[in-house]
Amino acid sequence: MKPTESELEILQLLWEHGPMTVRALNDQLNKQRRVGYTTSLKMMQIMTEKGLLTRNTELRSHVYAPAIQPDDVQSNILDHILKTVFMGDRSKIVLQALGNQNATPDELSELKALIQKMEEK
Amino acid sequence: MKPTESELEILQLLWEHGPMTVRALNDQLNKQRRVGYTTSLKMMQIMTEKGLLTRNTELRSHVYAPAIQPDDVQSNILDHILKTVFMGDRSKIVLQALGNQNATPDELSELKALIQKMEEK
DNA sequence: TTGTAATTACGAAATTCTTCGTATATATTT
DNA sequence: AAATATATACGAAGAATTTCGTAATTACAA
Repeated sequence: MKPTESELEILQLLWEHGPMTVRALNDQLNKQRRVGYTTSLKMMQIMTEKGLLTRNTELRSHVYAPAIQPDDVQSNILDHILKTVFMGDRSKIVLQALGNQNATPDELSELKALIQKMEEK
Repeated sequence: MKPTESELEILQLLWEHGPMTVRALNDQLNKQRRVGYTTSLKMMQIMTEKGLLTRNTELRSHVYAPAIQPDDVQSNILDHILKTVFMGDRSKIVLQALGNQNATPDELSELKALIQKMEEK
């Protein structure tokens, strides 16, 4: 279950805006870059075959919805990046993600709480 | 400057073991999966053209070295998945990275140190 | 009802990435 | 010196991904 780059674009739009027709999704996509209608259609058909999307075919314009949740994809991809880019150094990811400056006090206490919970195990 | 999956494999080995000949790198690579010698050679030549590697051609067996640092690639890739997978939610990455699997005690103390440093600002 | 617009299905071209075979050159061994 | 081993260069096949054109179908409008 490893979405390609383009598949991620589509998943993200569906996660953000909810289930959509090909037409609606293609319109959204074209706010970012130029994509032909049948291109979007084909992608979504392939993704449905792969089990990344489901579709409702009751109406003439099929309505597509994500078949997987953001959390699952996020978790898988982060695991993969951890191995292939960060050499397994988990805290390096955290450091990079926070980037030293733009963490709010709230985020920091949230983090401390999380760490404490993990230490208890 | 966006290394492909295979290019990352090679970069990682060079980061970990330092500059190497094609032969040496191919040996390392084959500890992970079966790859032909000329495949590794071609990859490294392409990567050199792209500016991902440099090579010393003084000896008959050219010695290849990474032309980019782990931090740069890590930063770029994390930025990219921040946008494409995490919808710009930086703290979500942190939570995923930590909450996912069990961090080691060492990682936890490293993190606590990091948080403390950030609180001081 | 006839024509126009919108939709799906499908094949295949185009692109990018990966893998390898073969030719050629250079070293090493016998 | 001849045979053998090892290296690079290079083209191109193979695979995966992305893009789109065309045909067939269904709705909608004149």
